[in-house]
Amino acid sequence: MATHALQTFPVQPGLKLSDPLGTIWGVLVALVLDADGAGRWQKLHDDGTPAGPAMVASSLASAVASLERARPRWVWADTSEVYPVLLAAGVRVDRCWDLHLTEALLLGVEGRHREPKELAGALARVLGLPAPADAGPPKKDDALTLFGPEPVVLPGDTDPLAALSLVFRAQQRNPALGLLIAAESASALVAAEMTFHGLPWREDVHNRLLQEVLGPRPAPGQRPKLLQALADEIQEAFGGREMNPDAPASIVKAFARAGIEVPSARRWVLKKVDHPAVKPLLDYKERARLWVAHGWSWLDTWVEDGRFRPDYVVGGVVTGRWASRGGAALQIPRLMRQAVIADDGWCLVAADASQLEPRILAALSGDERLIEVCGDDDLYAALARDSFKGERPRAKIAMLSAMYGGTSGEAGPLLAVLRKRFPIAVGYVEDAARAGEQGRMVRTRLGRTSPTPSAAWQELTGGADESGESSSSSRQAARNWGRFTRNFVVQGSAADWTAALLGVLRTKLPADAHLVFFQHDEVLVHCPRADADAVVEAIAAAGREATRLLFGETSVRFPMNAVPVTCYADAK
DNA sequence: ACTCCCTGCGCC
DNA sequence: AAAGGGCGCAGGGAGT
Repeated sequence: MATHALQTFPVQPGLKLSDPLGTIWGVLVALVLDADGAGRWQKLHDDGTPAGPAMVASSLASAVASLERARPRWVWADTSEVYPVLLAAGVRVDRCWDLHLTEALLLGVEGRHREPKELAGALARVLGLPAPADAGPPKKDDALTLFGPEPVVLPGDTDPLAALSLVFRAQQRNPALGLLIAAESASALVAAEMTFHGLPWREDVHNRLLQEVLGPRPAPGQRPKLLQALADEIQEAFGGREMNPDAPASIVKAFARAGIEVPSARRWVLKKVDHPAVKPLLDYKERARLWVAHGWSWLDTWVEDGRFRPDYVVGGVVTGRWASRGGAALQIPRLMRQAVIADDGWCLVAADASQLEPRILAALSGDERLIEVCGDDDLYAALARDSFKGERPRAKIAMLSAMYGGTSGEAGPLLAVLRKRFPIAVGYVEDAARAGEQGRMVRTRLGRTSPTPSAAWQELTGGADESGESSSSSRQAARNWGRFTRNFVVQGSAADWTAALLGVLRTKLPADAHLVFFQHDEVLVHCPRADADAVVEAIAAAGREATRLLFGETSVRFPMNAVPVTCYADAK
């Protein structure tokens, strides 16, 4: 089958350039940071051409604070490099244009995805900035290949400030991405602010939890007491023969010696096994996980002065979700959320968008029947009443299978029911899957574009053999990519929605309220108790605004649960 | 001693 | 019950 890499999956038209995330146009100020904390700035016209002389700011903070009174859009290379410096100096800004994130989005839409590291290096070189240590080797024609289709030609000695202006101009090449770029850039501001403020984290509570689960902190190289006791019990159950519960291969071997063949040592596999070692083994795994991933050394490394400060990586996931670097910030175990406690006199407003992805699918596809189901706060319950004899678990499996491409178990028949009742919604994700299988790109609501499959994939799926049959590995590769694109449109559009939410929310919060955590579809705001009601209202308003920005006057409901709590574990 | 892959599991 | 999407991280173990 021929592939048409540049043929795109249909996108909804009609997105507007100006938006409450801040007018794209208006006052623009390019800013370059110098090594010693000083900086240089220059006003730009709407089209990116310089609107005044380049200025040197010996005190960056006061210069930026002063210029910020006009609410400009700051144009800079990389928010994650520049903004932390400003925040540390006590300066908050309203809006920005992040050249790095923007270029990644533009290249993606043009079918020219680049590895993040490689792009960082290329941009740094073009902008005359120090390249990150792990950037790839320079390419001679970086400037020419980055900013197509009209290449930017920069003389080798171009001043960084002038380079900002030129690159910004080149980045006006796809006006349809305006809202996405604004939302992505605003997300980068949020991410830096979250790291700056930090997530409140009570070391004493964390230590108490560890004591309960593992016993006292062991000497280095030693197992915690309670884990050792379980390890002994497991070995006893296996007849006393040497085995290591931390090594999956050792577990499989131990069961084999006991006459039980298990394909792996995964929890759900072992759960089904009838053997006295299973219970202590599962217990061991659960506790050991906390020790290894969120134990004392995690606490030593990541929590300081009562705050957990991971780095968030905006756009770190191809779908547009954030990633994180350090401290497994997006995988905080539920148990450990007990350590997330508001400061005295403050509270945490915990908010999540309930069942975001199916609602996104309803709005994307415009399936009237699914939109009606979205009228219920519990979408799966409503779906169950509509199509699955009130059986909520089945309704949920059916919906998840549609969005993830699941086929196993009862997913197939359940999906068939869903397809019959909601042909438009299911058709939407199945079109996306077909596009992926054929090597075409798909897009999210705001235009973020899926990568083109690798050359190896193209090769593998590119043709039939002499008998006209495609190989099973070829079909499998195609199906795998189809599952990816199927999910991409939903997960990615949900990420669009949350990016818009974050961008709007940070402008609506009371001055002392800080966004301190964000995880795919939930946010935590740390604020004085007196501000709690205002924060709840701001979150609700931001949710409505995000919905309007993505989908206009849709009737799809996106309920936000927002509740003030003292402790994160008390939310939900 | 170091890197790299695999396994397994935490989160959405 | 089991296996579909996206991640980060740590330990084990193999390879260098």
